Amino acid sequence: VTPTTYDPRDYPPVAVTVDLVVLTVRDDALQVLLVRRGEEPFLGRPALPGGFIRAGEDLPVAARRELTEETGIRVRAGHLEQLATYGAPDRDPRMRVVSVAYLALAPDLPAPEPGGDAAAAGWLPVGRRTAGGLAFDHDRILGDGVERARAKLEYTGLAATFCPEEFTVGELRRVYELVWDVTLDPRNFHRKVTGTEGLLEPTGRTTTRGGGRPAQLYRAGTADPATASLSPPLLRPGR
Amino acid sequence: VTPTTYDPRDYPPVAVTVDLVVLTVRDDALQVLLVRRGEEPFLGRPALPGGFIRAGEDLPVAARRELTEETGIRVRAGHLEQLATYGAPDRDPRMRVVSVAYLALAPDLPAPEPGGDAAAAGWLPVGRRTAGGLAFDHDRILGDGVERARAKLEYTGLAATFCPEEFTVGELRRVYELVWDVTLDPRNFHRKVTGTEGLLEPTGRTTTRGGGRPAQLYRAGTADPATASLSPPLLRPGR
DNA sequence: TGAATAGTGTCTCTCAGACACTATTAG
DNA sequence: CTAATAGTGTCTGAGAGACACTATTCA
Repeated sequence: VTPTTYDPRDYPPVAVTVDLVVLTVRDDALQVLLVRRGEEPFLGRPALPGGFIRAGEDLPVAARRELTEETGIRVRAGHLEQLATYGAPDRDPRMRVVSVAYLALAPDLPAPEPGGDAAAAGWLPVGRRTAGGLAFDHDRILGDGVERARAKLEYTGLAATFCPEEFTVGELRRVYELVWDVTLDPRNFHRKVTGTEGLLEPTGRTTTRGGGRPAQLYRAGTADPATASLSPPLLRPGR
Repeated sequence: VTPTTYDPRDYPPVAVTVDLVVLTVRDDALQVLLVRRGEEPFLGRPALPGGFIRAGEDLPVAARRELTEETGIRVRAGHLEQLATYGAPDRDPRMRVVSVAYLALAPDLPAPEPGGDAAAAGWLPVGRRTAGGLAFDHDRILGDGVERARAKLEYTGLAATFCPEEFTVGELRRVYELVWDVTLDPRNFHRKVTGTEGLLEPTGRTTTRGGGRPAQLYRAGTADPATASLSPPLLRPGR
């Protein structure tokens, strides 16, 4: 046993943070949850929610805690997965900070409640990003998160995590169209998703919200939406 | 500016390491590069190569350095990508260690030269893992790395990074068969890979290594093998 | 010569994309 | 009625899987 090998003073001081890319579909647009920084550096600039991990705290636990502290939001029904880790030596101007980014997908949620280090919190459509950009390297993290979400819709049932508990095929299609920024043929989409085993579970009920002929209501299927459940995948047009 | 916010003493001591899952195809098997630990904890146990990052050192740079220090191997022609980050509070018995894992794919390389913290280094077929298992949570990291590699062969040209600079279609097919542990129809495989634009670049030369009729030699295509280049993907049978 | 691998052609079945058509609601 | 959305059927073309067949080498 050579404890000195592990003496933290032998190694350069490093802080570990978690940052979150929280995506939802709101007001017919893909939106991301941002906070306004209440501290230096980048005081007043928009940023992804996040913060330092605590002693003995696992990474996904820290991610959920920071999200709730800074925005009041909990990803109960949603989906949380690790995105990537960003550790460029100069990404934070004060000290070495390695940030583990998480991606969360959630249905439309109540308005966020700013708290902690956040001066404000709110949703911003992903397509309409502010000119100044986000603090730190959060523009890149957000871009990676959006691309991951787009890719995952192709071969998983994760699109349903953007929908309320019960939803119609048309609502699910709208999610795909907004996230991918395409238009999909309603008939072919209907045939594909209703024909995929384990993806959707009919409730027997119908709804006429959205107008027109009553639509069947579905729940997300039993298959784990995080792992592959669309095989062959539902491909984005024009790629 | 509030520098005290960033005083490292305000935050629990955390060390950041990089660990590597280095995969190659050797002796007709998918093999992983392992070291034998020369220090506590897990003294004498096999482990993935890796170690602490240095001040001012970017994460992929640290990964390459640790690989070279512990095994003498450089992933020149190969491929290096971030895999995931492992930060469970008790994953290292001495202190909080957050490890950023990298996945490297490389053609058959010279025998490793142990160095640094490694008492020994060598290749082990992935299918024939030791009963005791690897140090720390490296079994799980290795499993995640192998699964990532398997998935990436489906929709990228990364299989070619396991091959020498010039290779035949049969050699490329053998890579798929070994990584996926399946058998593929040689004729259909040939049609698929030679018919995919930008995947393979003919050299004009032929070879008779492997016996039989001379085979065309190819180089990896111009398309970035890390991003999608097989569309539609080459699917693993029976999934 | 036979065994081995390389490479081409052909058939069938599945499925994505395009789109005609019917069904059921609101206004 | 019209407008809107839901849902079904039908055709076509691309491509995967199965496999017959030819080509070219080594032993």
